[in-house]
Amino acid sequence: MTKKTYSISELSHEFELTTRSIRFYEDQGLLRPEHRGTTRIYGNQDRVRLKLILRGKRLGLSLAEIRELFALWDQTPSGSEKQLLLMLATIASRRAHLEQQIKDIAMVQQELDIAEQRCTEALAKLRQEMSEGRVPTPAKGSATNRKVS
Amino acid sequence: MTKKTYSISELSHEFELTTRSIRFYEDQGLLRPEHRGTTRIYGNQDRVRLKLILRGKRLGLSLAEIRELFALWDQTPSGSEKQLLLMLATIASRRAHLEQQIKDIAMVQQELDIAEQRCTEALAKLRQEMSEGRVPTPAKGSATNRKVS
DNA sequence: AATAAACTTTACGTTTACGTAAGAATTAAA
DNA sequence: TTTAATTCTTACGTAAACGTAAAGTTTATT
Repeated sequence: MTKKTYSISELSHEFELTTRSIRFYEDQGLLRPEHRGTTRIYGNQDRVRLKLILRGKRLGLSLAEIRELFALWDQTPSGSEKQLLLMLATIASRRAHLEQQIKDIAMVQQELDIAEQRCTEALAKLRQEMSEGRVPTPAKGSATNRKVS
Repeated sequence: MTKKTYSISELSHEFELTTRSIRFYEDQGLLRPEHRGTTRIYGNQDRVRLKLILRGKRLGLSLAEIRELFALWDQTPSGSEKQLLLMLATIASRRAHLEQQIKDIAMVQQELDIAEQRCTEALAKLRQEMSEGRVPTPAKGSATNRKVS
């Protein structure tokens, strides 16, 4: 069984963010810890939420967008037909967004591949020249490295 | 052959952002259009850059981070061995970041799957009840939909 | 009992990424 | 040539997401 409750500093250490941020998320309606007396007590529910918040942020979502996702998630599907259809549309839209991100990532990865290759080759060349006792030759004008007229 | 030059408004229409943003990116050193007389002239190079900027933003990168990626990309690998190794490390780090994002996306997609399923089921149930002339039953307390004490 | 450690609220400050005029200059059209 | 459209610079404004004190409680420790 996982731990039942957490203090704010425990969470801040575990997830490496400030207590300020955690309280701010509560301000924004993303967390609802129990307020026992003067201090906050976070349950597993809250911990999971926090994890989801951070995941959302890594994907570039704003806190407002994350809040919407939570609302989406929280709604036990008990609404009207119109509500449910709207929700399905929202989900589809989110999905499209994620798919765009996947494409973007793939492209950036390609670029990194190329950059890494160029870099590795240059390194190899450099080392070979060194071993031959030559003076390293500066590479000449690549397409993106021209003098700014 | 693609068009050779673009005005700022052409680009702003094509990519659906304001001219303000485009000039701002220049301010931040992300674009370097030609300044002919009083107006800016953007080449294909600039267009590609702009596309990369937007891709980076979709992945949640800040303009500063995008600028670093450009610097990374622009450096013809002609540096010292130390420089090159540092660059490879940076590339590796970027790669790790992207892989984390892929994982994040996969998890969110799973959640969307579940949400969509719940939603679709609820919709089906609703319609069946309607066809039977019954009054729709409100769903009872899910784990995330409890009354806030 | 006094001090430290962790927690609280309140509130002003800061960075990023633009928005939004305002006013001047240039170019195109009527 | 007057008008209209596009572009420019300058500059103040703003929303988001916290940072950073300040000053006061509560709990734990010596």
